[in-house]
Amino acid sequence: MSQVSPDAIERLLSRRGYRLTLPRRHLLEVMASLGDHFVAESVVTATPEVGRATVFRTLRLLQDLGVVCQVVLDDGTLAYRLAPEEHHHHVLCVDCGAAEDFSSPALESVLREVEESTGFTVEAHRLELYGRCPACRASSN
Amino acid sequence: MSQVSPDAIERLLSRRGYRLTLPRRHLLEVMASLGDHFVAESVVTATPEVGRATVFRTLRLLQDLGVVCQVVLDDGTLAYRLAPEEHHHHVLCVDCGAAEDFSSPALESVLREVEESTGFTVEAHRLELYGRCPACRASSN
DNA sequence: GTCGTAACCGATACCTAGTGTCAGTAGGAA
DNA sequence: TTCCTACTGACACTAGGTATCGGTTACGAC
Repeated sequence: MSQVSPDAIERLLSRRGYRLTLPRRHLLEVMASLGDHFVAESVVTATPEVGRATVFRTLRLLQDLGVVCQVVLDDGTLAYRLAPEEHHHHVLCVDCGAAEDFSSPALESVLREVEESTGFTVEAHRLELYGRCPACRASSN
Repeated sequence: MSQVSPDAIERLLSRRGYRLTLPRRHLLEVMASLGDHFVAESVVTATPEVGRATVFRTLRLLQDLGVVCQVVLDDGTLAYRLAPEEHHHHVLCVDCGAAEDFSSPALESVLREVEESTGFTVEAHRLELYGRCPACRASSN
């Protein structure tokens, strides 16, 4: 479940009939270089040659394609992440900002439990975990 | 786990040393009348006699006191909810907007599972479920 | 009852994050 | 090479929230 490479995304774009433009290439490179997760604003400032609207348009396109996903940080701000297509969640380190993906079969039983107790049918969900990564925990001891 | 009454919140405010001002009373009344959950903007427009800044200040105060909690809607917009102090999550109906609180012991085992597989220690989390309430499911059949 | 004061207020300007519009540009199929 | 249209940047705008600041008011003390 590692990060998708810019190359692979470029191939995906053209396979789906989208144009491979210079701004898009720049954005993909920058996103890959910005680390685990990044906020839209840092992409905007990192690519002064690409217009603000294009950054947000491209982010949305990549989300629709499933190669970028939203990450809600612990303070509520929205970030993005190059990520695998399959459904997954994030654990975020509150110290260094490291992110890791996970998927949890056990979550399914939580959903069934809630469906039974509330009578709702659950069709979608959001789950974000916040904590400390092994490295930060080690360095704080 | 039902909604906290404006009266009870007023008592809590003065018990904690906060003043019981007219704007705060108005806001509490309006929030209680706005139903399951409400966005900040609808509180602002419902209380034209209270300043915009005061609405947001009061919302934050009530969050700090634990009587109002944030709700992330399925489209990502932020709403609020008068809610019990203890830790809980929400199931939201995507049709009518109904909300219900729940707490899930089974979620704990998901967290332990993730801690083991990633090496992170999980200290906090967000979980929101989206689906259909019994009433909406019945009426769509 | 009234006084003093700090908590609180509204008005307003500002900020952050994102969207809509539109004329011009360029990717890439033919 | 040409042509079409998907895509672009510039820019104005919106939504949702915050900072500032001079004026007001809740409320404990007297």
